[in-house]
Amino acid sequence: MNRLPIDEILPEFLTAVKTHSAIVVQAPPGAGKTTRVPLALLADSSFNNQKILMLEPRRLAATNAARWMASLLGEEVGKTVGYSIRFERKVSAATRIEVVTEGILSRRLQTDPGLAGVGVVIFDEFHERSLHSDLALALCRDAQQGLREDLKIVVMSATLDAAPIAALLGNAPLITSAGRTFPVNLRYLPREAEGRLPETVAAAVHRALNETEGDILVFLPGAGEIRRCQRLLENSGDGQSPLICPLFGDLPFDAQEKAILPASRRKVVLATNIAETSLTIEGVRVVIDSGFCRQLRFDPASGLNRLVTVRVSAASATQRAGRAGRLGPGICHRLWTEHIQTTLIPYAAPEICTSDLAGFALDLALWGVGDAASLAWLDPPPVAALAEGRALLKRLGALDRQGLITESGRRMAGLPVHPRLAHLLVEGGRRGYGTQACDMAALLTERDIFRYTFSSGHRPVSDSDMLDRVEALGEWRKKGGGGAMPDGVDSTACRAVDRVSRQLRSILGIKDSFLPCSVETAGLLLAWAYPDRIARQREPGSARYLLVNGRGGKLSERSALGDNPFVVAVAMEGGERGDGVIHLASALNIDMIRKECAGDIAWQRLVVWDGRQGRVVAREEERLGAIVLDSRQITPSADETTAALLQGISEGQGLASLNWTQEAVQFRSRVCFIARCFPDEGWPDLTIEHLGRSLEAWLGPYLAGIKTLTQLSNLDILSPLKNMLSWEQQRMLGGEAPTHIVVPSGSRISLDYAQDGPPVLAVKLQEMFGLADTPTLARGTVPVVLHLLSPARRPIQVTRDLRSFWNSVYPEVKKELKGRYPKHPWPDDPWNAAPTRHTKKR
DNA sequence: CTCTCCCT
Repeated sequence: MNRLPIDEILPEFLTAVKTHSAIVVQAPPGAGKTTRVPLALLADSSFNNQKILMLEPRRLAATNAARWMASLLGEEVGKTVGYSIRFERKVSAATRIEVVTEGILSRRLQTDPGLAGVGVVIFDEFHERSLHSDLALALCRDAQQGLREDLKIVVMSATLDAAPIAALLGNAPLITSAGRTFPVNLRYLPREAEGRLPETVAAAVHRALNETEGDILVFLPGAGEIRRCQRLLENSGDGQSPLICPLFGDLPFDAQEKAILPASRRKVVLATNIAETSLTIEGVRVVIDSGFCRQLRFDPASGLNRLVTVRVSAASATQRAGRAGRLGPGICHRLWTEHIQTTLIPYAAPEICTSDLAGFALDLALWGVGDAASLAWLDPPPVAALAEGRALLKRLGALDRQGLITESGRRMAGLPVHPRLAHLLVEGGRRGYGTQACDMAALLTERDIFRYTFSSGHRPVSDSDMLDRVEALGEWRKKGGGGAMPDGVDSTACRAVDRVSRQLRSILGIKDSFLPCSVETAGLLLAWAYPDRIARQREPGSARYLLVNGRGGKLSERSALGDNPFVVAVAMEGGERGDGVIHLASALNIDMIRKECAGDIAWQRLVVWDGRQGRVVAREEERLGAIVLDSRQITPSADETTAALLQGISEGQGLASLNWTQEAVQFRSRVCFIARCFPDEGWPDLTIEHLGRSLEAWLGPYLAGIKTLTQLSNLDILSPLKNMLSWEQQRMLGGEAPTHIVVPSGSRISLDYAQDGPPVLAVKLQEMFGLADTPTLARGTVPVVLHLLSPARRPIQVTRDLRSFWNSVYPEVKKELKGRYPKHPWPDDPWNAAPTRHTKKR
């Protein structure tokens, strides 16, 4: 065997395995860890007759690793070295190394927590941090500490963040190996690119084609950008244009192969993240990295996933650049500046932090763990997502009220699908729709069998109806799984769906032949899986729906499903706010909803204020969650009406919607004034804030018979306000905070009780002749503020000391105004002049 | 410009 960098550290590794229960191996790509580490353990005598399990994140990686190790031993796969992946198992009694994928390991741990006969479990590529590998490591560690102290755990990681893993595993020894790749020359943009991504990328491709040799691999976030970029590159083609190959997961197999295999012409591969780790493309010397990728984020608040386009992590950018250095020295053009590079997050958030945790929660419940905190996590599962997952499991009957797994939950956990689909399968089997349930679950698990055919512009009849897919799958079977399918149906995807459906049938023990699925059956099955996404059309003919869970969803405009008043939204992407996008749905009928959801449907009496109509409305609604199935008018009781009215007032314009006459306004101010003067004398609180809060208490009794805004605006609120005072208080108010004051001229003048501060008496100067003392209120404690006015009611002086006004200010005032108002009296001696509101002539 | 990528 040729020497690999990993060979340097194998002796140290073997020593560590003997003295520690967990070891972390850190080795970059090209070190050879995937084949050498298991073989070294096999050759060591300490694990005689015990099995070595190695976890790989992908099926292809698992089979390749097993084949390569077997060939190094000069054997066939399935002898000493074997593998188990979904649908395929190559092991024998002689097998000592078994390479498995993630789901297999979780399942094996769940059925045999002691991992009988296994000496070592190796987690390869652990830095990818898939939800499954995090869970499997936590369960393994739990098993090791509780049941199997002799079990060894080896975690292998390619990146430099292995130290926290070592700490998690009880300060496990961390052994680092060198790697073997060629240097890659990194080139950044001088300044941040403007304009849209595909344009920027296309320009970079043109530059690279002129300046460098070799095939070019371009990383873009998604299929949309790839298509646009492809169009730009093809349209600008000169005679020598290179081969442009799109590459993304939903592409049919032959198109993917065309992108991967060497070509006779120079090649430009436009790829998503698929080329970052899973697929290796031959002949690449140049990488162009747009710096963005798409991620699915689970939003616990809506219970929906959302696709977001985000900047890649620094680790991901390194991995992408490394793709140019597999043959020899390479070049990587990063379409961002060196400054942006310093702002990239070091590693992408692990799946456990961003995913739907329903299936994860079911696995924990099956393991018998109620509190996730009792297991060891590098990043603990987020509380909100876990709670959302558990709530869904309860709704699906997988957990009981205490959160313990039910019998049905155990059956669901044994099915290799999301808990929603597991429920569909269990319920479907029980009710005699087993084969249709398997097809439906398989269609939803695997890649969509409908393909968008961009070149021909042809589309399937409806792009969002689940039933169309069920029927297309039936057609495909009728043709014996081959033959020409209608444009837009992907035969490869049909085969994958059929395979999963058959596996599910075998697990469930279903032997019936495949049966067609009616629209009713399809709706029924999907309502079991998505009870919270049953939806009602908002208006006839509208593409907008309201879901049982209160969210809004919008079907694509051309979807033929838009004729249905009820649908179940299957694949749905939550919007930031407002309506989400319903990608897949199925029609439902109201009778089926009434029957299947009977337990969740209730008639609800509703007496509420309708702000738009400005009146109390009363009806009874048949509700399923947020959606209304039926409703009818009712006659509300007096109490209900009052309560609705009060709610309408406080939710609407508040006190402003009441009839505030001048008298009522003044009354309220007077009481507030006197309450401020005598805070300890038990005056009621008539501030706006308090009145708003205590509507029911003071206004409630006066609302009998009032149902509309018009009636409300005719209600005199002076009486309710007055009745908040005792008779004694009302009498005292009249004396100490009167509405008016009689001035020397004999006029009764209204007092202005301001919000804070003393009340104001605005009066013509001539009406006050002879008065020395400023009038007072509140048992003589508060002099009013006099606004002395000219005959034309212009303010002349503000004072609270009338005596000194007559003595010192009046002579000046007189001089100034006498000429302007000659018809009015301006006596030299105001003390002895007759007060008057009239001119001199009288 | 619909929808990144894996796995039981």
